[in-house]
Amino acid sequence: MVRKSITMKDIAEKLDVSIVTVSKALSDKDGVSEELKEKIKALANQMGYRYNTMAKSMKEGLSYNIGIVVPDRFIGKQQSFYLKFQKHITQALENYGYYGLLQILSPDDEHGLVLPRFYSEKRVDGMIILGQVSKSYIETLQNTDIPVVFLDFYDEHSNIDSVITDNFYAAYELTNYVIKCGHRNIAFVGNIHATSSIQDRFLGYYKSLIEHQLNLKPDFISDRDEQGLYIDYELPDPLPDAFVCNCDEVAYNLIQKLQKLGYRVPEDVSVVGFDNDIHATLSQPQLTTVEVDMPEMSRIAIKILINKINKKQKEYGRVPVTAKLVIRESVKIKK
Amino acid sequence: MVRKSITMKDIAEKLDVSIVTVSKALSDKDGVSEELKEKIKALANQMGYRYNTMAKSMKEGLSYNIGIVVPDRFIGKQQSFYLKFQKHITQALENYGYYGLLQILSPDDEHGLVLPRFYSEKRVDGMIILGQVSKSYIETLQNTDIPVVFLDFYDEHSNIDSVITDNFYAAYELTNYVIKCGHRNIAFVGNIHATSSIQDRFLGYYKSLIEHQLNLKPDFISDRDEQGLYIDYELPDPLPDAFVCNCDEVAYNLIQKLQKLGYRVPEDVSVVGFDNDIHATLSQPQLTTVEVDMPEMSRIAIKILINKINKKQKEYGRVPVTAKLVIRESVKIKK
DNA sequence: CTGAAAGCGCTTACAG
DNA sequence: CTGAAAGCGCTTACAG
Repeated sequence: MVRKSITMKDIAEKLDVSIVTVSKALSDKDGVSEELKEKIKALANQMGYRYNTMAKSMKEGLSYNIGIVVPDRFIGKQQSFYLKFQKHITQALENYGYYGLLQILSPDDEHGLVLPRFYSEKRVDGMIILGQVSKSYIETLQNTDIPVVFLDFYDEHSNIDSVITDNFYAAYELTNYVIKCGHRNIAFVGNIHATSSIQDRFLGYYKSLIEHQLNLKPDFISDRDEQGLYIDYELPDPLPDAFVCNCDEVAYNLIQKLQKLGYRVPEDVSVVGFDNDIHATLSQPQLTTVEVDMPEMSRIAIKILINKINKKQKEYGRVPVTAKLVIRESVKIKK
Repeated sequence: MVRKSITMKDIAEKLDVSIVTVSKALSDKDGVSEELKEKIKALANQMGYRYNTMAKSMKEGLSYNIGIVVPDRFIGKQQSFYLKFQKHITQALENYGYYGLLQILSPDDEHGLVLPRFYSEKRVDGMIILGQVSKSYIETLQNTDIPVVFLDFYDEHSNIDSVITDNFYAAYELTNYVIKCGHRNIAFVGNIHATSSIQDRFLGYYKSLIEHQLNLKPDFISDRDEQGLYIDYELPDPLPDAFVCNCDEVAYNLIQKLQKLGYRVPEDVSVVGFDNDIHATLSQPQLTTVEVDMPEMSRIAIKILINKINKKQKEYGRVPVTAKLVIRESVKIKK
């Protein structure tokens, strides 16, 4: 029993018309009478005909696939921020009749500048790169003959198209909210030399302070070393009214630390996070935080990529997307 | 500037040989002299030739893609067990030169028995279904003309090939461990009428009790209603030595509850979970639990699917995979 | 409105 | 060892 699926040819023979006519009818093109068109469609349906996309692809030289590259190191044991992104990318792709192929980029391949297999096999029309990759890998990607869009990552020194969260503005809004609640003495937790996201978040926080004429020294509490490894830190004395943390995990840990010392959150001190990940809801109280707009970022990245594939436009540069403030219970509302 | 990529024809012309010869050389087939073969390969490399998989696919009638179907409802806001599974599936696929296409199955499509788009477009040679789908959707899938393997889901009443975690045996081993630590009075937390996983876990726990002649009544503490929604429950009085929970989240919540009542875990009472998800490491103390062996399950499921695609064997039935005991600090070691 | 011809990039027999 | 011919399932001009 060979799996011989039915083709346009089978339909054509049964109806004694040409394959061309069947093709036209099935793809709703002009040049077939309404009557015949209906008859062909009905028969196709009845025979369980399935369109063979590969034939079309070969004709057009388009695979109708895009590649999604995510470095292995970003897929943690527990959290999987980027896998969730991939879900939204997949859904954004639906509207274009495209599919996404996932490739987990190993450290070896990244270091050895090995391009994804789906590229070498001509399986994709373009690529989305999720998260930070090395400078030389960026270059290797840019030198391929298909379009590339970077998602959630931006490199100042490369001329790449990328869709990123507007960390600066989000931290600004978040801090504005904290100030609106009546807090004045507000600290930032995060090492601004670790990543450019943290840096931008710090600057957004600082902008808010400046605008409200809270002339604090623009200082930060370092929660990790420059490799990103968490380190222990001392709480400022006296304690500020509120802490703006660079991510929810740090906020979660800070709250535990504060509670062990006998402080109540938010009654004695307020804390906000960033990301709206699982730590935000597991924490008690639950965190006021900021959420990356994955669906929107995915939609924009895909739109840009498809446009590039279709030669609509060549350069897009850095596209920031606004994140959403999520208000919960970790900030005390004074007065 | 048209994206005109180079083909075997280009190579053939440059070297003044036939396309057939180039094809043979590039795929390391017999019938070309070593010398010519090397020359062709070198030129292909130099010209940046990329093999066009679509042409091969069309010839063979195989897409070298498989479809991964995961119901939308299983992709939670925070946890994404099945997305992580998909990562391992993708990696297992590497060895076969295959790719995975992800389709999030909407409730509407499941209810309306709409098959995934990649099936209608003949883009996949087989499908992996992740997690439970409705009885009638199973049937619809089984009636397609491509092989299907179910992963992490089994239906007693359908004749399906599926790869599942051996919940029964895992819970048995976990309970054995608790008993080995010196505990005698052990309770089970979980509604055995909610899912068949919970039921199997309960039975594994019960088998361990029986074998150790701990003639407790085989009772359970119901943590959720039969729709799976968590409900509040009363702790048994007197408190048992240990609780075997049906999942880490329930264990996490139980520990918080116990600690609020002034009990210390594990000094006063021991608690074990199941899944080794984020709750296991966030909990204090961290949970002794059981971890689903995703890489192994993925490898087996893919192997079965590829075999079915290649007509090696038709039926595999229910394939249980052993889970791994993860020992941490939530069980007190008596004596 | 209908269809014969050519082609997308390869591979598989088969012949020399 | 080398290659001409046919075919995978479709679509795109083009001709009638």
